[in-house]
Amino acid sequence: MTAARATSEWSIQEIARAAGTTSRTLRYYDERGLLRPSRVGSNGYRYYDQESLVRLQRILLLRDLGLGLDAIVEVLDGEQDSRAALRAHLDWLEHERARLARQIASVRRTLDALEKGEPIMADEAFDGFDHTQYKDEVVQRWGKEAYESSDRWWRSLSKDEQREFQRRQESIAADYAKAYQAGETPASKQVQEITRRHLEWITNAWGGKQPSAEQFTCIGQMYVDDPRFTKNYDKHGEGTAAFVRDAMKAYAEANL
Amino acid sequence: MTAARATSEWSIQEIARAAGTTSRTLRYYDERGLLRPSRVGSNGYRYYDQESLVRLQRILLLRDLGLGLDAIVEVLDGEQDSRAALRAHLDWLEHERARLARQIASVRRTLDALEKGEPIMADEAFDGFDHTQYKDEVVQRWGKEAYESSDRWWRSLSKDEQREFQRRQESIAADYAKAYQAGETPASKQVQEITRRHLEWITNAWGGKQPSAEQFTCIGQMYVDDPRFTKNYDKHGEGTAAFVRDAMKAYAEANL
DNA sequence: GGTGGACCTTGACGTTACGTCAACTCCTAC
DNA sequence: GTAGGAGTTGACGTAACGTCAAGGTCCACC
Repeated sequence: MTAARATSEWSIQEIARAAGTTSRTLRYYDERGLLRPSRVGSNGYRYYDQESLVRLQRILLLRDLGLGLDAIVEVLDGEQDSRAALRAHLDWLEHERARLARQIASVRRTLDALEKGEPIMADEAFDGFDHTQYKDEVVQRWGKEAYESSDRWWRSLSKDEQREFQRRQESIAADYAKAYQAGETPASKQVQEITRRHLEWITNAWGGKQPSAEQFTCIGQMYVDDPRFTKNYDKHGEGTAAFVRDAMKAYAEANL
Repeated sequence: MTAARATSEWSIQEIARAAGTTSRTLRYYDERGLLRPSRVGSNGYRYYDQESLVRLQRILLLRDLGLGLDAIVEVLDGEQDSRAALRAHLDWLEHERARLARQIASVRRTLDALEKGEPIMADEAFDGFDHTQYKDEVVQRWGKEAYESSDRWWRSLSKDEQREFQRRQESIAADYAKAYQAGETPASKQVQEITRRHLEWITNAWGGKQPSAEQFTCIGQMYVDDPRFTKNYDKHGEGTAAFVRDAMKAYAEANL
């Protein structure tokens, strides 16, 4: 009978094992002020009690939920607002899940392409006008001759011209983003002017044939639906792709 | 006319913008040997050409797929095995997705508990015998009196006894894991001996009442179905929970 | 031909949440 | 007394860059 330990306290290893973590982690939490030992012996040994264990388990729970240590401190210490913190975290988790789903789809596509013997091409290459990558979709959506005409036209360009073309696209995307962030509406005059340039650019890319209203709208929708295009616009700020889609729809209804 | 730049090359900033990344990243890739500039001026400036751009875009694609830089090198340089690498990566992604889904469910439960005014408790507290956390499920699955009897029994223990009880569970779980990793089958004599101890332990936890064959099997299934329990076993190695379930099923069929 | 500003270089430190030594002390058992 | 199993602090390493800092280069304009 070790009566001296009647108040039930544990060494660092014991509590670590009990909670399923390591002693190093506990020392780190001590250093960060997340979890202090309930008692420190004259020899420097750390001892933990029941209350420590509970706090530790709550810490590990929150950590497993993906929170950073700073966030855990906030939740545990300012517990009145833990619901808000958790809700924010839930949002983040769902964003992550959506991102993962896109990644999985993308890896699958890449694998399919590889098994068909096609080379790996970057998603953002030439804003989706890399025809080896998008051939299937383009053919399916707009027909074989649309693809081939666009392809012939593209190949006819010099590298410099291709680059110039790409730069124009970049410039248009950046202008859309700027307008979006300035709070303009998709149907505003300034934005519709950008969209006019955009249409001009697509018409060029189609070898001079202007898309119909329906086709133009459809391309806009694709910017939102297809993550490879979405990324191209949303890299300037989330929501840009949707903004572009709306602008294109408005333009098509008014002018095409 | 600057004829010297007819072969179309870009400065570090230009190519960074074109590919949607930063110059720091390009310097880092150079340092890591991932992407060397096509030319380095006498002043030390890095210049990149079309080929660089393509390689960079493939790098960024793979990076967005979540691969580490070392893995990217492997894929790009030993391209014959890229399919295997991607398939392995796909597996990992789907594991991640499953983990995320569990996290989301867990955060939702935590939020629900908070809104009902219950405290946050760690999932792994006492291997699921924390009754404030598991009350709902226990009551629903085995009835109110089973819960209350177990609860009374648990509260009657001293802290030391509770701790001892928890340690026994840890020991059983560790033994299962060891047997599993040694390649033993769930129905083997050694494993069934562990299961006998496990049953003894559960019987204790139930205040002395031995579970029926059906209840015992059901508990085993729960270890797999409920992530809070799964984690408790799988922290010793993935698949341990399923192994335990099989062992319990075998034991129930043979002895209960 | 000077000047200002944008762009380039290398170098070094910061980031997260610990893992992994290294060197040393402490406790317990035989 | 000694072996070995804990405990301690301290320091460095991790992945993939971001972010200064200090200094050289380029280009357009006056």
